Amino acid sequence: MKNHLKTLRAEMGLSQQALASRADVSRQTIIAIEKGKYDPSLPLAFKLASIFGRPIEEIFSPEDADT
Amino acid sequence: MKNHLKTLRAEMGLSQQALASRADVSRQTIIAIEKGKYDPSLPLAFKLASIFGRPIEEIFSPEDADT
DNA sequence: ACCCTATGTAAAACATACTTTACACTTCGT
DNA sequence: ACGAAGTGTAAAGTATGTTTTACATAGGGT
Repeated sequence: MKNHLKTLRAEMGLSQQALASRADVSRQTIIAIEKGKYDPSLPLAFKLASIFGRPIEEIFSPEDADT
Repeated sequence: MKNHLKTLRAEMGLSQQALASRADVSRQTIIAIEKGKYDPSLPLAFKLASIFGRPIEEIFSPEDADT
């Protein structure tokens, strides 16, 4: 699963901590997702989508996985 | 998190087992999601979206949660 | 009555997502 | 030179998602 988190975050001028706070998760979670360590849960994906004002599909893409 | 899984599945005339097979998960997983026991992972949400030919946002909605 | 399909429930085990803490490194401002 | 802000890594612990197995019930077909 790929994502544009880092780019979008940069575009909005948010620090990892700032984004984490807005999304109600820890900074570690943001780092892990940006680094591709794991995928966010669906609820978190929705939150991030709403923060960036874009559909989930524009932020994340299956890519790697089988679908 | 609400979802229209059961409805969409019915519309396509798929059994829980058939949908599970297509999505590469167990029938239990489909049941649990339909019954709202828990939310799917993001990768699974993408698979289901692709099976039903609709964006994730049309199948799932945050509703309950805080976002 | 019997079998088969579909749906539901439950519990144990395992995998993934998330938190908290603590530490390292870089860059920028003073 | 110092401190602060931003980013990165790591490990232990908790929470959530998923699998497997096993069993219960209802409806349809023969």
